[in-house]
Amino acid sequence: MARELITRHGGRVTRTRIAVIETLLASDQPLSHDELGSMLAEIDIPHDRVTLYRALDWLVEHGIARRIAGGDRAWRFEAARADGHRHAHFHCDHCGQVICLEHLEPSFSTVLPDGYRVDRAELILHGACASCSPQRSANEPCCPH
Amino acid sequence: MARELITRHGGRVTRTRIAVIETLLASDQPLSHDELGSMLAEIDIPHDRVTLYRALDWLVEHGIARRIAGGDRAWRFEAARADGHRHAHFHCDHCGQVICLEHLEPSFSTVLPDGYRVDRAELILHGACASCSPQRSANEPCCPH
DNA sequence: GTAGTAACTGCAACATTGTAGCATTAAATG
DNA sequence: CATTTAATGCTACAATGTTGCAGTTACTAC
Repeated sequence: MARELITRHGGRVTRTRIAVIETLLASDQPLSHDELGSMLAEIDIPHDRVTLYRALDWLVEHGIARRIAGGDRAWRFEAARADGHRHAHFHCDHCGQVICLEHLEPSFSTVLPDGYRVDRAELILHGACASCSPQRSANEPCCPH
Repeated sequence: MARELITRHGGRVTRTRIAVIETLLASDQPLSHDELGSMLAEIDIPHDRVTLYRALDWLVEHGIARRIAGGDRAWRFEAARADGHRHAHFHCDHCGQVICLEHLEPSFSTVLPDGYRVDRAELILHGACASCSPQRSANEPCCPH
């Protein structure tokens, strides 16, 4: 499965790429570089920080993964769905967790200035997740952090 | 005008804050920290990098300015409109320019999991601006950079 | 299976964006 | 003008990501 995805795009099948793809596919939420790194370490996939960045770059470049800009300034990655389905995301401003909103497809109807071209739309809802919601409204993280 | 905005929120009127507010109000597009810094330097407002960050933080905290996550990982800032109007933004993936789409209000109707609270929605269209559009699709910046 | 080659890795060094701590300056107040 | 404390300007540091390059390894051809 993962091997297939890689060879189909003319890439070499390497330990890191396989593990990254499988981890992304298994996750139900977008993962940051850092989270991915820890998860790879847990399943004993030795890897360098830079290698991981490059593996992710390659996956995004070939449409296997997608890059999402969270509210903080770290990219998050999710496996691209085969059907090209896109969806919006929810970012908890307290703990930084990002979840997918499967049923909310970013749509828009607008007039851009002449000559502009839109490639994709990114819709991010900001707020507080269930574990953070009861607490204060901002600036005071309540989750594990 | 700027002085008023500041005192109304119990802040001290300082060179940097006034200049930042006036620059944001005069700009028709969100500005990054870096762009703001250069603009202040041009009109001979001496300031420290950190001071600028803190001035911007203060403005956002008091609802005078708004923070927007561009596609790259630098914040951009725009003057908050008095009527509370919000709008979507367009981010050029080539040159990084961000423009406001006044007529596109980020709206959504969705069901979030129980306990989640939405504070605001951020809608960012990604693509290529007029000066970059004729060129290649990605990764090859064509603008001044 | 072995050899050759280019893609990938791993390391070190660096770039960008943003924060924290703290001594100093200056805006507001009486 | 004197006092108070918010705001500034350092310096140092943190987080996230990138570049260059030597060494390794996955694939291809034999």
